[in-house]
Order: sequence, then structure tokens, then C-alpha cells
Amino acid sequence: MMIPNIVEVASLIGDASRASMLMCLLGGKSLPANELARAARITPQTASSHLAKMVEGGLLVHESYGRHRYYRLANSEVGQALEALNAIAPQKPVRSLRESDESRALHFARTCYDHLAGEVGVAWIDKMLQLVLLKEQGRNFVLTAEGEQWFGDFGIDLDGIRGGRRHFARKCLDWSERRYHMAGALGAAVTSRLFDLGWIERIPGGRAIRVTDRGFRGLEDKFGLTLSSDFSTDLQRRLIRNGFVEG
Amino acid sequence: MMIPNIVEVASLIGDASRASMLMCLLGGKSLPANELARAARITPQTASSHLAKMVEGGLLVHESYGRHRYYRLANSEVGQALEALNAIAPQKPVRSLRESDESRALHFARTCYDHLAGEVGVAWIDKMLQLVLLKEQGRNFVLTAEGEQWFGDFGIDLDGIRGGRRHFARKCLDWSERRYHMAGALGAAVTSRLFDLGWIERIPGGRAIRVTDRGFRGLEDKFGLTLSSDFSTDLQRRLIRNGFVEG
DNA sequence: TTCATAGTTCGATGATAGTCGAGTAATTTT
DNA sequence: AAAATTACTCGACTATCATCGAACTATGAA
Repeated sequence: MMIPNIVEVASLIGDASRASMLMCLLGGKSLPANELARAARITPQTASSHLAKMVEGGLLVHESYGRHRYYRLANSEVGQALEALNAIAPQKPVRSLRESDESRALHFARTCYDHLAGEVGVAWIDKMLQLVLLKEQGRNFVLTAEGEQWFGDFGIDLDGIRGGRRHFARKCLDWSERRYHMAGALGAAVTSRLFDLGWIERIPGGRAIRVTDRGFRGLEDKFGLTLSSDFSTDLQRRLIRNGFVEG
Repeated sequence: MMIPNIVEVASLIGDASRASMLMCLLGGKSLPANELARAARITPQTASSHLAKMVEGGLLVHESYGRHRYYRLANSEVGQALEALNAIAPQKPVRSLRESDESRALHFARTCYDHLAGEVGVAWIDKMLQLVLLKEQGRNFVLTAEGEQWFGDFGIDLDGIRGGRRHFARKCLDWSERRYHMAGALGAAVTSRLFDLGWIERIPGGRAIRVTDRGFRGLEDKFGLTLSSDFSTDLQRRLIRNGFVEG
């Protein structure tokens, strides 16, 4: 009997400690072993063992800088696989208020590897399709002529993006919204631009993203995108009070 | 810290026996527990335990008919997750001749849910496009006037298909060929017709499909489709001799 | 009824693998 | 140079879980 080759990779993900580390890395950052061990609440020895296995299994890659070893996801397909698993994972009931806040923050906006996901990511794609700046084509999004113009105006270097080997604009299933947001080089570039503009910020300690006041205004002006107000500044203030976000 | 809930589903998939059963069910059919146990080479007791866990975990659903209990994938997202894992799983070197044969059989022809995939599925689509019986349109295929006629002659009830809620003819990315084959109601109907004609047969114990001698002739006559000879009748005979296929 | 088949539940067993303590190596700081 | 930091390797312990034999339920056939 041929053992399916998904077993190895699935069992790697199917461990609480390793999954915790993977979820941290899903933010797209490189993190040192030390920090990943703390995040997973295990000793450095154990973490080291897990990290070695995930590198061996092709999930992670690492680079050494001095005595530090920084780990990150091996490629964007790993991120997409993690998202796909999230999509079929039963939503666990949250236990504490803090977890509830964290959950809501994640649903509202988060990074998926290196692009924007969650309510904001999906709403943005909807608007782009509605304005016919993008079109769906199989597993990808493609730019219309108007879209070409628009992204250029927004400060995206489309030629530079197309130069790379990476997929241009790929669909990625959103586990919280159960619909598609944009992955690929274009998704990453737009997200990067939003960070540069100060419209979104990372919420320390996780993958959650905060939309700044300037961001709410900018998305409204530039996209005509009015975000649902249920993720209010009120909640954001609570996150800060709980220490989940440093004010 | 919120424990990521992908752990549960990933660890469910990350077991050789369960993964074997899932890969069988990725063929799209409902299968009885008995058959799944044989496919995974485990006793019915063990299989029963695994199946219960996968139902509990939301991967499978079951329906009872008489004393039989048929299991199938809970939804298409489960299939997508399995495909996504497949995409990041390292291609294992095949150890035995028999594994090599099974791998070649899967690449040559297999079912993806309920439609034809692999080399044959992609080659068939190519021919249909070349003959202008089908055209590509976004993420779908559409029939031309000639195609309408042709599929009718082939014994496909197009009106019946269009009556359903399902997408008519959708593109589906093929993991082995890295190109599109046809999913949707039409893809399923054509595959079903090929089974009825005895042109293709399921190879017991997996998702692989065997093209019969009649099938080779039929595909040649009706489609002008000459399949690559590297999957020869010689190999097919070996499959039969190894007991992988019941002759 | 009697027998056979399909499937499950329970309990015992055995192997896998996650965990951490101790020791080693390499780099930065004092 | 010594101390502190970061990370890895090895070995032992332990808990989990896949596995199967035996017993049980339910459906279908003779």
C-alpha cells in the first residue's frame, strides 16, 4: 500500500506546539527559535527539535545571523495550505474575553503569510471586482485596463512584480469569511503599501492587523470602502487595556 | 494564547490509515466502511474508530442504507485542503515497482471528486478546445454550437444538467499536470458516460482510473485522441499481475 | 429460526513521539 | 578572558494513540 505523502506534512502541522509556531510565522515574518519557543510555551530544546523537523519536512527555511537563527515559512504555498486547513477547522468557542477580542481582531483583519486577509481583505476584493478593476480568472485575479491604471496610481510597481517568479494575483480561501481574498505578488505588494501609508499596523503578539484612523479615512476616500463598524475603536481600546496591544 | 484549531484537522489527516481513506474518498464516491478498511489495510474495528473521529472532526459525513454505512467527504473545502496539502508535500521517491505503477496510474488518469483528472483529463480538454467544441470563459468552459450538438450525440443530457444548481462546466487545476481539466456538472456527466460505455474503469483501492482497450479505441475514433503510449497495455498487464487491478 | 454479513464498542497492548534535563558549541557582552 | 546568551544534540521518561481480539447490535438471506 502506498502511504499518501500528505501524511508527513499533515502530521507535522497536527501538533499543538508546531502549529502554534506556524501560526506565528503565518504573519510572514522571520522569527528566532527563542521567540517561537515562547509562543508555543515549550522549552528551547523541544522547539529546536520541532523546528528541525519542519525544515526537514519542507515547511520552514532558516537563515543564521550571528548566533540567532531566524525561521520563516518555506513558501507561500505553505501559507495557503495552512489557510485551507483553517477553513475546514471547526471554530472553537473562545474562553476568555481576551481570546474573544483576539478572535474578533483576527476575523476583522490579519495577515495571511504576507497579504491581507479577514473581513477587510475580502471587502477590498469585493470592491475591486465591483469597480471592474479586477476580474476573476480561474484560480487567479487579472487586472483590467482600468485596474492597470489604478494600481499604478496607488504606487504599485506592476512591472517589478511581474518580473518575479511568483504568481501575480492568486485567490486564497479566507477561513473566517469563507470567501476569497488576494494572495500572490500583487496581494503582498498592496499590503506592503498599506503598511507604508500607515493605513494598517501589526498588532504585536499575533497576526492580527489594526486599521488606523487614517486607514479608515483612506480606504473610504480611495476605495469607497466603508468598513463595518462592529470592530469599533471601542474594541481597539479594550485590546490596548488588556495588554493585547501596546497603546 | 489561543490554541490554533487547525491542530485537530491536521492531526486527523496526519495518520497513514486515515489519509489512505481520505485519498480514496477524494475520488468523490461514497464508500462503505468495509471497503475503506480494506483500502487502508486495517481491520474493520480500527477503521470504524478512525471514521468516527473524522466524522466528529467534520471531515466526513455518512449515510446509512440498510446495514451499510456510506462515508464521503463532508464538503468540497475538505477536498481543497487535501489538494493544498498535496501541493506542499514532498514527492516521495517510489520504493517498489508496484508503487511506481500506482503513481504512474494516478498521473495518467484518476477521479477528482466525480470528474476525470490526470493526463487523460487534460488531453481530452485540449482536444475539445482544439476542435472548438468548447471555449474557455473566465473560470468556466462554455459549449459552442458544434459542442452542443456533439455532446448530445455522445449521450449527454445537457438540459438535465442545466436544470441542476451546480456549475455547468468549471475549470479545475490538475496537481499532476499543473493545467486545467473539467469539473462541474458537465465534467461529472462525461465521466459518468465514459464509465457507462466501459471506456474507463475504476482501479480498485484508489482514485486511479484505467482506460480499457475499448476506451483507447473509442477515444481515438470519437475524439481523435491518441494517448501517450508510455502508459502502455504492458504496464496495465503488470498492474493486473500485481493484483493492483483485478483483471 | 438460524446463519452470514456490516458495522460498532470495549479493553489490552505496544510503539511512536513529544517533552525536558544535561551537556556541547558558537557568538556577543562585560 | 570570563560570563551570558542562543541554539543544538543526546538520552531517558512518559503519555498518547493506533491497532486488533473479543463481544455486541442490526440487517438481510435461507
